[in-house]
Amino acid sequence: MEDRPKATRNGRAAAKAKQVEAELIAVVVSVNDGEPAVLTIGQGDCLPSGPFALEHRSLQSGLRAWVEKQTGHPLGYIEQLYTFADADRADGRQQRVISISYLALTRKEHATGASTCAWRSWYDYFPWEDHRLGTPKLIADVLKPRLLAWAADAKQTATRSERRRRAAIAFGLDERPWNEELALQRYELLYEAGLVAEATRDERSIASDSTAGTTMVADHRRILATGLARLRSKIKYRPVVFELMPPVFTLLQLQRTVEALAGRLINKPNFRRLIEQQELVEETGETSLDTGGRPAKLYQFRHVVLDETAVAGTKLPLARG
Amino acid sequence: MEDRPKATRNGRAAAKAKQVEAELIAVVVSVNDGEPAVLTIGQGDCLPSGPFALEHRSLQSGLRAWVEKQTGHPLGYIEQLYTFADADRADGRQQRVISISYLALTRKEHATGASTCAWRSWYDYFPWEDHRLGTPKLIADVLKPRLLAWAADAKQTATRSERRRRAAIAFGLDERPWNEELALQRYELLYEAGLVAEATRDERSIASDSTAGTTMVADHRRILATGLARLRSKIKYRPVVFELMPPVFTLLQLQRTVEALAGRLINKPNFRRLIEQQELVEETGETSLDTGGRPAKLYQFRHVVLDETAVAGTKLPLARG
DNA sequence: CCCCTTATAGTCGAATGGATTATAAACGGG
DNA sequence: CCCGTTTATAATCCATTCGACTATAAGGGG
Repeated sequence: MEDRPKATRNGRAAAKAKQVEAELIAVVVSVNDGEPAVLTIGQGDCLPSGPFALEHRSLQSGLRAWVEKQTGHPLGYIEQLYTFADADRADGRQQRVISISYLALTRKEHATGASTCAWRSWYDYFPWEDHRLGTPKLIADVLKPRLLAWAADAKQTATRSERRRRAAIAFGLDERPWNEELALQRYELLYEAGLVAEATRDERSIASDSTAGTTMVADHRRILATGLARLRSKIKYRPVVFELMPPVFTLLQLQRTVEALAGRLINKPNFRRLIEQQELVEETGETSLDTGGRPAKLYQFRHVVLDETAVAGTKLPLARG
Repeated sequence: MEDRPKATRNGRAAAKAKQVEAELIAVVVSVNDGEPAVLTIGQGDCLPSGPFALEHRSLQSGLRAWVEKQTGHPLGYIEQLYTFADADRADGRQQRVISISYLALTRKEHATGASTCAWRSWYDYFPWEDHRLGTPKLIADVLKPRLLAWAADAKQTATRSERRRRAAIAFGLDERPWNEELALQRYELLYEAGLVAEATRDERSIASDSTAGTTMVADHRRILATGLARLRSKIKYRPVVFELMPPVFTLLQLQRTVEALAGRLINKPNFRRLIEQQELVEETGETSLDTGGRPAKLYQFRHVVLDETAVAGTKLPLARG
């Protein structure tokens, strides 16, 4: 290890020996007819990704290049999710791989090209996350008993109650409220408990029959869970939903999209009030007739508000405004 | 570029040619007597950092190792901030450096050792961010006129009004409210406008006399601004302040710490009500006599609430609870 | 004992947010 | 053409929150 700050400051000291590989990986999201989808390649078990190379001007442009090359899909809005490192155990000599993950919001419009890519529903991978039609039976029938068994499996009493409490908070057991933002914690809990195939695969464990949801390669499903959690949290304080909407839409379509992301149903009048008082949209003057009932007004997003970052309201009890 | 998903999926195809260097860099924060401080090395112009190497078990442990080695300070709470890449123009052949930045919250307790490290006030680097004693004169006297001049400098009319609007939102000009969370946008705006020395240094520009705040090497001040913004946002919905507090404290000390971070004064009765109704603290039974007036009750953080992640209240108008 | 300082408790009204009800406008079948 | 069905849109009620302010308590010092 280098000891002197001067030498380590720009890290050129022993650069050659400390090289790593950087991989860019994308969670590309769209919502179609109230169903949230993620862009996958391979057999639907893989997120678009590729190494960060010299020809990329930036991390973002590298990511865009890889996704467009692998799926034919150009990206609009993207934001960084998380960076993590894993010791790569694949080849003989040790090699570090750093994965820089991004969340992208888009619409399923462009032809997916001839590639091996496909839009898959989020809830194929996380069937316990969709509460729009009530709490999935999977939770009470499979996950809850297995989580409790996993908790009971712990050696120490403290660990047992700790595990039970974590499971109860994450999955809303024991009359606790369901919190849709805890998607990542839930996946990690299921991983720890060996209830997703990735865990049993990584550990070469046994219970590969009792796993929930479609598996993905490496830690791609964990990255997907990270994107899901981030998006569910972000729609509450930033107008990012509109990245997923067509240029013109009805308020019910907007509501269905938010519901698809949150995995929960929303109170209709209150949702409309919320949207209107924030002045996020404006009427186009047109109406949509294919609603089945009274025609709905069509709206479009007011792009002006994107700049008014001041929407982030304070939560501190400040003194004299 | 690699074309086939199969080959690019784990990126081993041409790994040797795509190696980069990964650097870990830390924004270590503490608050002492109402003054927020950041741990620096060198001449106070450098954040602790070092390359991510094979002996590090994870990114986090690598960061802890570097900070402890360079400053003698062990870290408690840390969270990832952002990852960015810059083409390194320092040496002849092109080489990519990826910087993975972290935010660490701690207390200034441990001896700083014999190292060249020092605690410096945040507001040395961002003098326009401290609004506890009112809006700093710097803004009206220096920044506002120079920002307006920069806006007027633009060729196109649209760009001019765009720049004026950005400046007004970021700095609360024209009767707009001050938003302490926009610390990063403000720094980036000043950089664009050439009002921080880093910009004129990078561009070899001229106006190096009219710069604001203490400079740091490379993009360290930008990283510091990222940490400041993240922390100012996070204290509003997660009980992270307590990482900066001693085990036992009065409610006014707690308030002063939050005020130091936010750079704004807080309404005292309402702050107390907020803390109490969230049940974040409990009385120790002791009182502090060195308040100057009536003795204050001493409190301690209720560590239980750390697990109750459910504090993240919903903002969506959900249907039938 | 008065006065200064700080701590702590309580109040009042505006605004917010959840739940519910009422009215409007299309369609289709008798 | 009426009428029930469906969905859109508007309005209301009420509990809770939140900002601003006032009042009381308890120490120290002259």
